[in-house]
Amino acid sequence: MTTEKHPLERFIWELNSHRPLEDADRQALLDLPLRVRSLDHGAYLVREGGLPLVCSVLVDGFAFRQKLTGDGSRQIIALCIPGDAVDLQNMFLDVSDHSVQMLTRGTVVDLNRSDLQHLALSRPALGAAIIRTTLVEASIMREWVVNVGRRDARERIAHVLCEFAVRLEARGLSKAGFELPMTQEQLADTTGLTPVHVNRVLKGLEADGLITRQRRMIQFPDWRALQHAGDFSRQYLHLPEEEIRAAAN
Amino acid sequence: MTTEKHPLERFIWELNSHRPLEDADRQALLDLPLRVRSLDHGAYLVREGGLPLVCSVLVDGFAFRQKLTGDGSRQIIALCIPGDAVDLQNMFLDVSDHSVQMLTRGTVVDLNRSDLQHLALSRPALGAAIIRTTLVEASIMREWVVNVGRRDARERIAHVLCEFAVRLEARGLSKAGFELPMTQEQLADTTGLTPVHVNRVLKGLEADGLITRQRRMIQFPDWRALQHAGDFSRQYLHLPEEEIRAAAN
DNA sequence: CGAGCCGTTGATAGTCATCAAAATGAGTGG
DNA sequence: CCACTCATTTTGATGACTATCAACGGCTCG
Repeated sequence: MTTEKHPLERFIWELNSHRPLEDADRQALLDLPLRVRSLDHGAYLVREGGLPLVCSVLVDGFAFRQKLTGDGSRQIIALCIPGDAVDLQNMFLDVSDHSVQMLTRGTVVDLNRSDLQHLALSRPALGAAIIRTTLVEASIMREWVVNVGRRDARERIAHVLCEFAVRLEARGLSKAGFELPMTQEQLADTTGLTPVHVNRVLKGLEADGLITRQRRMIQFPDWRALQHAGDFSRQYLHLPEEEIRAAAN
Repeated sequence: MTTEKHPLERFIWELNSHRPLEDADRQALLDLPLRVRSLDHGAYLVREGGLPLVCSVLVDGFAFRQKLTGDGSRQIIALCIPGDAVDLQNMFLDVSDHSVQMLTRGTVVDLNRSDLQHLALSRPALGAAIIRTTLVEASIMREWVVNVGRRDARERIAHVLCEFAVRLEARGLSKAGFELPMTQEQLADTTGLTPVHVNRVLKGLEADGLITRQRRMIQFPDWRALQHAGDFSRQYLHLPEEEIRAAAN
């Protein structure tokens, strides 16, 4: 009855949207021992090469997955928004193949890795919901391969903006615009570009009336055109129907 | 007892390497109704936007995952080798977000999607093995994001060659070299380059003694140097220890 | 009010794309 | 068995997109 303000609320809501859960499933999750942590910008949630013992769920704030190349450059591989579980990707593997770091200040809930593993394998609905969640994440990564592999700078950036906007909206976290929680350098690392070029492309998008900016607040005066500029289609996000309706512009 | 030549043998062996299966798990898989198909080069195994009803396992030959952009260019997102299940990525989602196409002639086994789903959710060891398999695929996609996002042409191509070689070797499918089952145009689509540039880079690698080529047969006279040139480390492949030993050069 | 990060701008260079066309090899049919 | 066709590989010339280098301006914060 008090699930309204439970820190896992958004995460459970998300799981439920992928696969309807029974009350018993929900309760099993809510009964798990958990720890709430406040984290600063830059804090590591997962370290590449590490053996994850907890599975963190993002409650507030944003995070990103990243890998480094041999010569030290960085590629951001995914963005995590409130309600995302940050460790599903590593939960069943023994050693983490990438790092996860906070993009902003925020709070996370740590669950026991083995607890969650056990629930996923013993409760079919929960297992299915978790699998679907990880598969959607994988789908997003596929789209990112396309994004950095086959789109030019303008398309890449527009695409990332569209994706972020739609995902936020599907979770009820934004309306027509949002505060982009990253620096242009980080945006460069998600698009495989340099910060300088990101800056120029953003200015171009602004000059063409596809976005407006004031500090890091971004708005989309012409959402259709931006989607087109980013070759964006929400299909790969596998959003449930209701959310598509609700989020539709 | 006759599992020696069962078409699923390699797939089951692969699952088992991710998570030890009991005989009952193995038998449950072997008891599934299945259909064996021979496919030509170019045949579709999955179509983007389609609703997959079967889950195909590659027995012989090679396949690839791809997506198209709005302007018609193609990005190859993953390579499938014998023993890979081609539809695990879509098995729990309702609509496929990418296509899978045969790279060479080959044969596949079709399993019933719902049969496999049911097994995955009802047999914990099997479920865990399948989850781990999909997570390793996701890990490879993350590395590909890095590859096309942050490495130059030479590194990208060397990296793809290394990955392919190691994966083949881990399945006992190659020794020191192998027949690259794709055209330079397809290699371009996996690395986000143009065929012309791929050709030049391959010649460069050959001139530097990192590879030798005769038709599509590729060999690695200096494996260490090639790994270095491709910024390659097998860690992200999550190969089991035994296989690392067996495959170690 | 200084320090530092971030964003912005300009000039130049390089990697890779594009366009075009020839060479090579495989498969086909006469 | 050879001519023919088509896909693929190879080569050359040119140009575009993006990186790199450098420096300055604006905010935020201690």
